[in-house]
Amino acid sequence: MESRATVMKALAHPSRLFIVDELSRGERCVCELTEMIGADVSTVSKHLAVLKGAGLVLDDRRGVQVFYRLRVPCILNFFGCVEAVLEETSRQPVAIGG
Amino acid sequence: MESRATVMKALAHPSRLFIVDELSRGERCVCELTEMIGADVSTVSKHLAVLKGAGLVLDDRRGVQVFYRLRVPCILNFFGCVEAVLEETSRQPVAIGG
DNA sequence: CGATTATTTGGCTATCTTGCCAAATATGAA
DNA sequence: TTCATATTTGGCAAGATAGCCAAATAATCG
Repeated sequence: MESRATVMKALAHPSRLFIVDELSRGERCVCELTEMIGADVSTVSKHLAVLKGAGLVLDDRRGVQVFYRLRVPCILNFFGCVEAVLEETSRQPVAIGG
Repeated sequence: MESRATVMKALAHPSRLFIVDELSRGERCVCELTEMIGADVSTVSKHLAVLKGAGLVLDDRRGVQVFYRLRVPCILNFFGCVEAVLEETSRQPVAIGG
């Protein structure tokens, strides 16, 4: 469970979830992601390092830029389920018994 | 992404992943989970509170015991994908470019 | 080489998380 | 009510995370 938690931990941050979602539409360089997220480049770079360390993304330097892309596409299925959880929650906010 | 991250965060801990996995086989009371995990009851109770707060589990008090069960089954699909990520990682430990 | 642009790394502080203990609450039985 | 069992809550110390800035590294162009 330790190593599994590492993977989940990598996804447990709004910016990193945003990155994964964005990469689902194709590879992006650090500068693009940085502009979209609106944080410091170093912050975004560290988020990407976390995702890379968890094995979720791959990087590819082309010239002066580094492009990131998803490594394992099935992560995208998470979003649907998470959405389902959120919908359930807004429908019946953690009722007792069911 | 904020609320999505909350759900992911709830899953970003070994004990909580263990709980989710265990609940996939049926409801369990706090005492059972506590014994399996081997931590203090209060610790396990707080983990369950995190899962409940994220809308992942439901609780049901029956007498002096509280039974927990999964609220949204699709979470179980996460395990397969996480496993795939880990396998990829052990096969090619974050190589450059692909 | 020196300048420029893109990215990563080091370091620091503020904030969040975890886990234990102790105390409080809940339920059922005597 | 009192006792016993199960669970939750409060509080605290240790450790992990996040974000920024500054500095280092990478690569390209003159």
